[in-house]
Amino acid sequence: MPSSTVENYLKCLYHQELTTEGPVAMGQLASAMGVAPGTATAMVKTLAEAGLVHYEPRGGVSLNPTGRRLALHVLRRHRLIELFLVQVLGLDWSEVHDEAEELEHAISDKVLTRMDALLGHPSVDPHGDPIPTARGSVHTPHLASLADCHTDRPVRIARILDQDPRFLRFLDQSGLTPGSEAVVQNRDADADAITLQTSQSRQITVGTAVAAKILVEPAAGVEN
Amino acid sequence: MPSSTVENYLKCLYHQELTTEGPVAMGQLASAMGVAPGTATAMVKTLAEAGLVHYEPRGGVSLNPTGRRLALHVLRRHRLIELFLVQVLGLDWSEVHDEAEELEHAISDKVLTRMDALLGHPSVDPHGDPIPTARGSVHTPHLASLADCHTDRPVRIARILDQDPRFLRFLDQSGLTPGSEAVVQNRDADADAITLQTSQSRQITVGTAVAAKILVEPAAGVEN
DNA sequence: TAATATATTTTGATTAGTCAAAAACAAATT
DNA sequence: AATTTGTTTTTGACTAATCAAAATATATTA
Repeated sequence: MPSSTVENYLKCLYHQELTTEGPVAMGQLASAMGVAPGTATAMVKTLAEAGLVHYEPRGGVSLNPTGRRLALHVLRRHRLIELFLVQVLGLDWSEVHDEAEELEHAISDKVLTRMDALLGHPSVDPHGDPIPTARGSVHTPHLASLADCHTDRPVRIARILDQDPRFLRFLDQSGLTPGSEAVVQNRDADADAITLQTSQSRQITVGTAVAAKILVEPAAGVEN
Repeated sequence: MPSSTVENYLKCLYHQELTTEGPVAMGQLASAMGVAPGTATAMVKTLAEAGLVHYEPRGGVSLNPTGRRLALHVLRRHRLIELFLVQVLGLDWSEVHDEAEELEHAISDKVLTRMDALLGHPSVDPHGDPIPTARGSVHTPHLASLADCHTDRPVRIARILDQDPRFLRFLDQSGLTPGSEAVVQNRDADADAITLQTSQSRQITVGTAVAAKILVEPAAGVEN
């Protein structure tokens, strides 16, 4: 069995690869993992030894098929647990990420299977992140963000690309949770500001950096 | 935060103290933990350093109030998780012990509190073991076993003192699960055998060692 | 192209938990 | 009282994961 540490490195590499073309640099991995550079190098060698990544000294590291499969399995556990904590135990979506971070290493496949069934084989977690299948595939539909979607058309919040509890509570307060609708009224590039109208008819203005973390899809019944 | 290892040693010490008068010997602790004697000595020193046990070289080890409180907290987590796995996720009572053994170290107090509420603040786990309260008290009613209870009087299975999946499945097959009723018909000291009648009118004969692991209480509505 | 800056890898240490085997102690037996 | 037996402690070594700081390689800039 891979240690929690190994699982965390693989998960981290998976995330980094999503936003990086080509192999992941050691410095990037180290800072994403919050460890010293030398630690990352040492661990990556171990992962390469274990046949989970491809490592080229000074050329970066990338998951190989085995490593990717394992990373996706960890991600599946993580996201199913998050949804379970919200749906079954009634925790707030802003706090489940950190809980899941621990539980994802402790839960067996048997328990996971039961949770999946109880939740009705869900496809996304409380943040709208897609849940990998048991076989290790994820499909991540391409979604626009509030920073680049059409204006003056109703959209539905589909996914939030940030797990920070503070930020998620802010979205809660603002009525910008996955599933809720909104309309982008105005984009002001100079002010770096995006103004939107929520489904509760509230007007909210956010910066581009925040808007870019809120992914949307066309609201139901609207042709885009 | 105490490591899983520390939690396991404390839990183990708690169990050992229940069946030992005076301090626990190193050899006993070592074999209960499945480690070499020297490992137990080293760990016990660490626990003493951390203010969790009282350790007298060559005189054994005992939990102090702090250590006992922590041990009971771990036990509470363990037993609530077991019940949760059975009641909410539908796992079999024979397999939840091992699952809980992992999860007990990963679950937060917040999640535990939710589970406790969802289960209706239960007082026993699926094996009939009492669940310590959040404040750290357990009350363990004195129960007779099938090896020493009255004969020819209906009793209800209250608690099973063994977590071995194989044994638990055997009990399941025999209709001797907590909550079910039985009557001891005969005890044959020479044959080391105890014969009983289950509530499904099946006749079962078990050895004394097994009978001693099955604790009972007077069946409802019967004066004992 | 030489000098400087930046990233990566090595090296030497540290901590938690473990084992095997040697040493020390205590108890029981002769 | 001396020896044997059994338990406990010590010692030396190992693994996984980490850091700090030195050494090295690669880029960038002048």
